[in-house]
Amino acid sequence: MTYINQLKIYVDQEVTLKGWVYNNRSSKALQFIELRDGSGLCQCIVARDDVSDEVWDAADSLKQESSIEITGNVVKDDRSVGGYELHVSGLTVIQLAEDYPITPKEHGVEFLMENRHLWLRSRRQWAAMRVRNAIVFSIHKFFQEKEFLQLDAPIFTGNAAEGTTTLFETDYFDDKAYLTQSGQLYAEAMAMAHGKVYTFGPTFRAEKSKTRRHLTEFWMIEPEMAFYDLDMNMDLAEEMVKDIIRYVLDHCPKELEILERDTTQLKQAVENEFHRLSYTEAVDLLKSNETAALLDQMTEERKKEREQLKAELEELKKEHGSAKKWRKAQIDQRIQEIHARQDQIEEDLRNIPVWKQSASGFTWGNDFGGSDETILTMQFDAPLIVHRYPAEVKAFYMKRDPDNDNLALAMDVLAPEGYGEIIGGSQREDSLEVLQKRIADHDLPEDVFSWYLDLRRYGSVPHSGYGLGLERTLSWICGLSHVRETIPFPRMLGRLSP
RNA sequence: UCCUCGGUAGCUCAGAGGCAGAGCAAGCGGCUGUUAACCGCUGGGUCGUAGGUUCGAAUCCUACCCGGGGAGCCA
Repeated sequence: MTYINQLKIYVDQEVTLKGWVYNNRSSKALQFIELRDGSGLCQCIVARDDVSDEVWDAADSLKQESSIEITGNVVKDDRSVGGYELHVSGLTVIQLAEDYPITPKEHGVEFLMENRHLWLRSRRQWAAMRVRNAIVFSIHKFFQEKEFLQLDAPIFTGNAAEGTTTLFETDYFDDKAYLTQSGQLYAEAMAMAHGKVYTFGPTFRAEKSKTRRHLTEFWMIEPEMAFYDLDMNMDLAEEMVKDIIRYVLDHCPKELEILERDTTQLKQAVENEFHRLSYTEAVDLLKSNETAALLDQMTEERKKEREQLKAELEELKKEHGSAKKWRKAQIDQRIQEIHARQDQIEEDLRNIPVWKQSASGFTWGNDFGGSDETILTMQFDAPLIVHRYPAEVKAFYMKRDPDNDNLALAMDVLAPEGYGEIIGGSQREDSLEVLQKRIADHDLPEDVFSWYLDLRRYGSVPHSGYGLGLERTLSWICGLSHVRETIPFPRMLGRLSP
């Protein structure tokens, strides 16, 4: 048995492939079967004159996604999908598929999500999952080569006390348990045992967020390092993100091509320094005239595009009446694209004034909204690191800036192109007394944190860490418009199956 | 929870008070080294649900259900 991505070493040899019919086209003397086997796509040609009646009839009976075993000669041919094709001599049907719901045409999101278990077989989804795998591997590689230990934090936790986020509650032998929202506190304990550790696991947030950036169940990577201060933390985060991107660019060029990802921004992210702004500098930038001008310019561009689309639409409608059938189909598709883009433009035009007001009227001390992050990152060609946030908006365990007690030694890494926050981290408070006071100030139950406070009682050291959102990172790297396409079976508001 | 857009054939959509439509998919036939192939024919409908306005409702009104996008919150 041979895999499609190995075909290049079998040119002019006979091989047997096992896989599924991705698409097929038939004619009187020739049949074209596009086969997928998980490793790639290969066009198989069945010629009437070359095969027995049994093989011809078997090929003729095939439907989309039928499983088959197929034998033939490997021929290099640039006309074919993967550059190689199979001239078939034998074919066995393993199972003849029923009518496959996902046709090679376009489908809506709802339908595709209902059929996620099948949608995963489609080319773009296949490519995205392969990039996911590459990212996961590159992260392990990065940390393992730096002698971090990968250790897991528990998924059940006994308290919902850490912060403001809503957690999933579950029954734990008549006790309440919550699904973890972060492994960080446990990672700190493990870092005190091993120096440098990282967790890699699922986290759960019961927030009722319905946006392209949110899942209720997502995967987070949380390194935690003893003796690291905030700057070392930011350096590590930048090095890691660059390493991930470099790995994907090196190992997944085909996948990125299938995803039609423009890699310019990714290459820039690897080559350039990540911009670092303090929160205060970021606020100044948000309120600046340059930002206001940028948004005005954006409004003008959208309006101009709206006019252009309107004109194009009228032209198309005129042409439609006398167009030939194939051209009509083309026009219909373009009209749908225009409608979708028009909706987006209208939404942007509604939003930009709100964004502008949010930016220009931003008050020091608030946390950034989604639009503020987008506006900030729009002005740079590499990821942006914002550090030293107002302590008020950040978690109790973050260390205060020794130079300004109102600031927390926190940092966020914001991806460009509107993909938002992919990393959030901080230097942790290492003083027992300060931490006890914070817990009291936040009205948190101290007994729940007694084990955590022990870490400050027995050899407390400066330490830092951060959390990387796997799906958001993947979403950015692949240029996907929604995180639901970055995980095999997304869990989000109103979506628990398949 | 709020704002906003939507729900019409298996799928993607058009129809916006007056006969329920197209493309794809499915079935049959033809044709071609085809690339989401193409051409012809055939079958396919509780217009999200309930109520209302009207001579007449997919179309207008009300409520509800479901979905998309966004706010808040966050990775």
